[in-house]
Amino acid sequence: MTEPATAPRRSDATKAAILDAARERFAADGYERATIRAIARDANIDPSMVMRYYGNKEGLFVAASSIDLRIPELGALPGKHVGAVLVGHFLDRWEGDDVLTGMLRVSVTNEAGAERMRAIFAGQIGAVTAGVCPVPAEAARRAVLVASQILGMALARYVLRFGPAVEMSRDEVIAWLAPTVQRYLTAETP
Amino acid sequence: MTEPATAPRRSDATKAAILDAARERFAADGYERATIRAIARDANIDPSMVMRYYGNKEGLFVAASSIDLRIPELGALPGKHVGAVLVGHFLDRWEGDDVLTGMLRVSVTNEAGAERMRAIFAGQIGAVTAGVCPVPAEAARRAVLVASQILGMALARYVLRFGPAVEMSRDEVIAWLAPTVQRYLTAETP
DNA sequence: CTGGCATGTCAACGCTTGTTGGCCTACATT
DNA sequence: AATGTAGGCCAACAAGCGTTGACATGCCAG
Repeated sequence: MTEPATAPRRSDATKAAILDAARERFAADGYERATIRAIARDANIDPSMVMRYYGNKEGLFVAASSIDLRIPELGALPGKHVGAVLVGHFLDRWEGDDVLTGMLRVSVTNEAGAERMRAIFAGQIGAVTAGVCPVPAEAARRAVLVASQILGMALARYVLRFGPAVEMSRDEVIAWLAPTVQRYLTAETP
Repeated sequence: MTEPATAPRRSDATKAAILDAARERFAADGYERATIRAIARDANIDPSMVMRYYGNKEGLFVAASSIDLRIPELGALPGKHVGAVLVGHFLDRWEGDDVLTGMLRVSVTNEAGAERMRAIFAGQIGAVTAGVCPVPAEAARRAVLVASQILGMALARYVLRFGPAVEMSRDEVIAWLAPTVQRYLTAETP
């Protein structure tokens, strides 16, 4: 039993193609306008295959949007730079693939998407704030403040595409947002 | 001729009812899920009336989302409090009616909505930054930074409904966000 | 070679959507 | 009172949606 896991099936490539197409469509169009037919067309297969492998549209969305924010270890670095590291990390994460943009687009009109968004951001950012926040009881609130600035910039830069937000360089965004995030994380309660 | 304007028509009430229902539905459901039939049902009229008065769905949306942010006069107050005034004003504006929430929901999946959002926020906040920003050439960029924090909090509080964001009081939100906005407006370029 | 199972296509279903045109009603003007 | 017109409803259309089940094809084990 050297291979206890399920053997690689021939359909794995198809499943992956569907997932890729789904991510792209959800990111570009949001939940309602990303139709199963269009996703299937992109993946060069029949719409019924989507149903076979993912049950229904909601199942496909859930499968296409499994996210790990992969927030880096922060114990190692000086507490003063947590803000900059966090902002930089999120910029990388957002530009790496379409999944986060898709999540944001979908979560605005789809309750399941919103729930997922709440769990991901409150949970994974909350883990950070719990470590650096001077008032542990306020960790959840600090996490939401951080999320509001991160998501707001993502909205302006990747979804609404405000001209100046798109044109700013990575370093400029970090220079402006890092102090904000740093303050939300570590400042005394105002 | 004391009434040069068009005389009040009997259908004005109906038109207004349609617009009210449309605003509510767009705010609650976003563009695609806010159906003309549902809006008509809310307004207690036939769907065809919507077409008669507003042409098509997009026309209805345009009519339902004419917005003036009504940013207050700021020349009168000390420059140091501009941030707090601005944040407080936007909270009021957002909680006063559903129009801004609707705009935000729609603009994420609808290009016309996004264009409208860009024009409104870049334009009307830009007018403020042009007055108080130490580097006039950067006014547009400062405006977008302010918008990113304002919209991010609106997203967390009114759309995604993050628990802690909903529970914060008006004063708490202002206390946290005002310094951020103030810095984006008046700080030297980092 | 033969059977069985995974993979994939095809055609259709029931439903909802935006949108249209015809028809009835009630008011306002003459 | 007669009539033109604005306000409103009804029924229907074509298109698109998610979803389903029957049928063809390929692959691999026996």
